[in-house]
Amino acid sequence: MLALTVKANTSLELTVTYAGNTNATIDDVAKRAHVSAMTVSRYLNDTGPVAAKTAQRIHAAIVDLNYIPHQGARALAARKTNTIGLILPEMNDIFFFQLIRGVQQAIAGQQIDLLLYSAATRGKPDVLNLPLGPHNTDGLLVFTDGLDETTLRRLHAKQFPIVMLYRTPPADLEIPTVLIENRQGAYDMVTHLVRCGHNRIAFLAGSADNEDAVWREAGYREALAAHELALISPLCASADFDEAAAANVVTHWLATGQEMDAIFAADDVSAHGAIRAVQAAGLGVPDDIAVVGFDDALLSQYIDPPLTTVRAPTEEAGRRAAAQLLRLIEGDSAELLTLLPTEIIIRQSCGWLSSNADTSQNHPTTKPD
Amino acid sequence: MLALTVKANTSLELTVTYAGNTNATIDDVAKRAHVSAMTVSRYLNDTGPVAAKTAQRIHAAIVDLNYIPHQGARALAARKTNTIGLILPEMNDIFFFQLIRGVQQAIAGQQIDLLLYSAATRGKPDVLNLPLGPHNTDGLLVFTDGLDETTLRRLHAKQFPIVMLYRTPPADLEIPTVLIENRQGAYDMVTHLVRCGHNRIAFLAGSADNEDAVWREAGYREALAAHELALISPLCASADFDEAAAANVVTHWLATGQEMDAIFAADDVSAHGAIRAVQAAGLGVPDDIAVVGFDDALLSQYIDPPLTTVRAPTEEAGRRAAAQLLRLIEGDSAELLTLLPTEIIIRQSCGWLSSNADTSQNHPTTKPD
DNA sequence: TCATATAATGTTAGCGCTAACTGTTAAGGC
DNA sequence: GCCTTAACAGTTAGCGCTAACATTATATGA
Repeated sequence: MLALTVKANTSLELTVTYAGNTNATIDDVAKRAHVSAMTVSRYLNDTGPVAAKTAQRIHAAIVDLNYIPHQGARALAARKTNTIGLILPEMNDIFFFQLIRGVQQAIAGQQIDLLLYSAATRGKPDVLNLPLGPHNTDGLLVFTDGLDETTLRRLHAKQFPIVMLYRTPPADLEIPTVLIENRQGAYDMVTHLVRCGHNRIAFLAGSADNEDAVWREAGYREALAAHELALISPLCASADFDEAAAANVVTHWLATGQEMDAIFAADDVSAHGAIRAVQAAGLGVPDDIAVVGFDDALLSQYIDPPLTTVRAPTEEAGRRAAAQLLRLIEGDSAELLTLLPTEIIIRQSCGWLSSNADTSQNHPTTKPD
Repeated sequence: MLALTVKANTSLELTVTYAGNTNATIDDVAKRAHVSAMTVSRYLNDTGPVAAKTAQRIHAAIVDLNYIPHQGARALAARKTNTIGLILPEMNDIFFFQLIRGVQQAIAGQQIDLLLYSAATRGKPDVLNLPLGPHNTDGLLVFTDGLDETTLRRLHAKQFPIVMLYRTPPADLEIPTVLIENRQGAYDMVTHLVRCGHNRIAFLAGSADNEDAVWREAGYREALAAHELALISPLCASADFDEAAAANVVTHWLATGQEMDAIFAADDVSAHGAIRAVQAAGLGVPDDIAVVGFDDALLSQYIDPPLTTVRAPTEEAGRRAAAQLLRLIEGDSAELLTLLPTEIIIRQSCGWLSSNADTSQNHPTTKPD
């Protein structure tokens, strides 16, 4: 079991090797407890009555033998893996932790494992390269575009339990989905900017193929209309959720003499770019131009000035999605759509305090309307 | 498959329910390709010769049937799960992503799944409540204190492959371990502070029961000795890796007239607290007192002033640990100790630029020494 | 041409567990 | 006492796959 290897050209190196290992089976436990394997199974899964005395003997045998049921065998016999899968397109932000933590909360104490797959490091899954599916999970949580539509359709056709997160499923597929209020959040943010006294509000949109981006722009447009503000076409440009692109757009606006008193960026990253561009032009945020974002990224409270933004309940999204999936797996009904509210986080980049503190009006601090 | 439910007291709600699903088995594939199941198995696992024509037919059958091998059955028959487990004590920092990403890189393209368990949300695992182990994985990556010593010993006694991360195993257990150069990193940082011109260097230690903390303090003490600086006892206090505690200690130092020109915090969080305390006392960082940390946390480059700190190669740690584990699983030998070098990240809080830029000396920018 | 190697496939058994069924025993009602 | 009912335990079969061995086709060399 322990092998010492001396390499001639280096100093002494310690290495280990293991031989194959063996584990106690349910039959071992059964023999030691003087019952049949089936009774042990009943004891373990609570699928039938077991006399107190028998249960004690079984328990003792399990402890003595360090017995842990083999999941593969269980999955095979019971046709259930007790595992759910989470497919993420990537993993590079605190955001995903909140999501994962939510999922773990939902499965806590239920003897369910979480298999994690992130497309970023292993390539996009497709029909014949499916890392997670009916073969190793009871159901799947699919975040945004972690899974292509073909695979999604195929799994759905097999009636495999799936819950989607932050992505609307194809219109003809009845897949339960958890979404956040992108449209309403954007609408609320514009309303807040208006209340701050801004009325020439520019918009840095995200990529057109991004679902979040589309809804956020829709909310922006609706809010402008609702507040009877004209949409100034040149002031609504795409920044692709990119910091440099956002900075470029804003710099161009300023150079061409576009007038604006606020910039609403469709995400915090482009808001960051916008702030830098405004400051680089010698203007102040929020005094000359207010800048707000969307997402409440980890860094947004630390940048200068601290960013006013829209926050989504990520952890709860994970929790709710997992809960729906568990219902689906149990054969219960799940809600087709769970829409979670967003919340405006007011910091300093919107100019709320500087322009309104002196009016002494009684405004809520975090969620005005 | 789709059930519409109308709840009397609310509006129309859409819900879905799924019935059980069925999947193609290896026998279905075998029949369709007019071969035996064994040949399909050979084709899939490359465990024996299969004629080109036969392979084609099998491939076609697999595609036609959307066949994916059942992992449970595989695990049962082959006595191998093709899954590794990662046990984390918690998941609340970008740090863990780097780790996970490293692990995923190591298993990429090898048909190995990653089972994730975080103790924080599901309670510490113990002997009879083992979420990950021989029953569902081929081996385990244990980060710091994700697993208690008893369980560790039990698994090790079964010769179950384990690799530990950031934690030294009990002295009598030959468990391969991946550690970072805490001691050397701290030593290097003190050396850097000395080069910056500081010689009264305070230390904010971590908790005594934390392995990282112990080594970092050891490195600090060694470096002081090496540079013939006296250890000023009152200036070496525990801040427990806590921001508020660190701020308190520093405030107390300043209030009691302790003289120092630099503070070395054993992690970035307490460094942050130290900076705030120094600034709150009306002093400047680094001009009056330099402050440096350890870890290179995500936020450290954004705080004011940007923090000089020690960075560990987290992603590589994950990669190396997983690689060692795979070797162990294959029955190959694994290195008992992998020690990864740390790197000093010089930003502004150490006073390097302000005190040395004018000397025009040719210093490396990130890694002195 | 036939032995002999090797490529290609098939057969059998069993991995460890649980579903579905079949007993067996004890308790309670009349 | 007998029958019913439930509590409790055992038996049988098979989940889907692969290890180990057995067998057959094909190629190679003397």
